[in-house]
Amino acid sequence: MNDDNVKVQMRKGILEYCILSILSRGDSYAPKIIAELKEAEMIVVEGTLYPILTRQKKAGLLTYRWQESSQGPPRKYYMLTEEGRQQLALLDEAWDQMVEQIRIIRHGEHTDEE
Amino acid sequence: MNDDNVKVQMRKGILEYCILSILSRGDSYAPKIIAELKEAEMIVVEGTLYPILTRQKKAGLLTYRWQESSQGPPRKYYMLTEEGRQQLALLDEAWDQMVEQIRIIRHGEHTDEE
DNA sequence: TTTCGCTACTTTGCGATACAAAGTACCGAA
DNA sequence: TTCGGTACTTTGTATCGCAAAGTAGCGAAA
Repeated sequence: MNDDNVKVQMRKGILEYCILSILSRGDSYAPKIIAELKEAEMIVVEGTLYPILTRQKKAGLLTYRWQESSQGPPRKYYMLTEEGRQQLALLDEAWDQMVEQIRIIRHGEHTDEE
Repeated sequence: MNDDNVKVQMRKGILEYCILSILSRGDSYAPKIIAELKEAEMIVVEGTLYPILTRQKKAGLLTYRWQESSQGPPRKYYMLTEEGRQQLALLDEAWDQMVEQIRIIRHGEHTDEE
C-alpha cells in the first residue's frame, strides 16, 4: 500500500458521481469535463474518463449528441437523462452518508463534541 | 452500474483509512473493529477486513499481539505503529481534500454561495 | 494538393480492491 | 468426548482507475 495507490482507491466510484454532478450543470464533452475536474484538483486522464462515459451511457444515465467545433473535429456532448438525474440524487445522498460515516469514525458518535 | 456497486466502489481504499482511524483510538481485534464500523453504519464482513489488516501489517502500519480471551480462542490485537500514525495523518489530509473537491464540483468554487 | 500539428475519441492490458463463500482452529461447557 | 461459539484464513470473482498506444477528423502551411 503506497500513498498514490490509496488515493487512487479512494476515488473509485466517486468519479462516476463527479461526472454526473458536472453534467447536471450543463452539457459538456470529455476534454472540458477533464478541465473542470482539474479545477477541483481532481486529476483525471482520458483513459479513465472515456470508459466511464461509455459505461454511464450504456447504463442509460447519459446520452450524447455530436456537435461541430469551430476548431478541430466534432465533439461528443454528453447530457444527463432523467434516469441520470435520479441516479445523481441517490449518489448525493450516498456521499453525504459516507462523509457522516467517516466523521463518526474519526470523532465519535456525537455532533457537539470534539 | 447498479446502485450497490457504486457504494462498493466508493468505499475502495476508504476502509483502510477507517481501520487506521479506529486503531488510533486504541488497540482492537477484528470482530470488535467490525462492530465499530457497523456502528457508523459502514458494514464490513470478515472476508473484507482480514485481508486489509494483513496488508497493513505487511506494509508496516500495524503490528499485533496475541491476547487471551476470557471466552473463546485468543485474539489478535492490532495496534498502530509510528509509521501507521504518519500514514493516518496523510489519509486525514487526503480525505479532507476529497471532501473539499467534491464540494467544489457540487456547488462551485466559492464558499459563500449556494 | 499534400503534409503536419492539434484536438478528440477509443482500446488493451495491468495492478489493486471489496466481497461472498468456504474452510481451519481454538476454547469451554454439557 | 462432543458441540456451539468465537476468531482467524483462504480462494475465486467482478470491477475499477490508469498508463500507453492507437484511430480519426479538421485546418493551416508548404
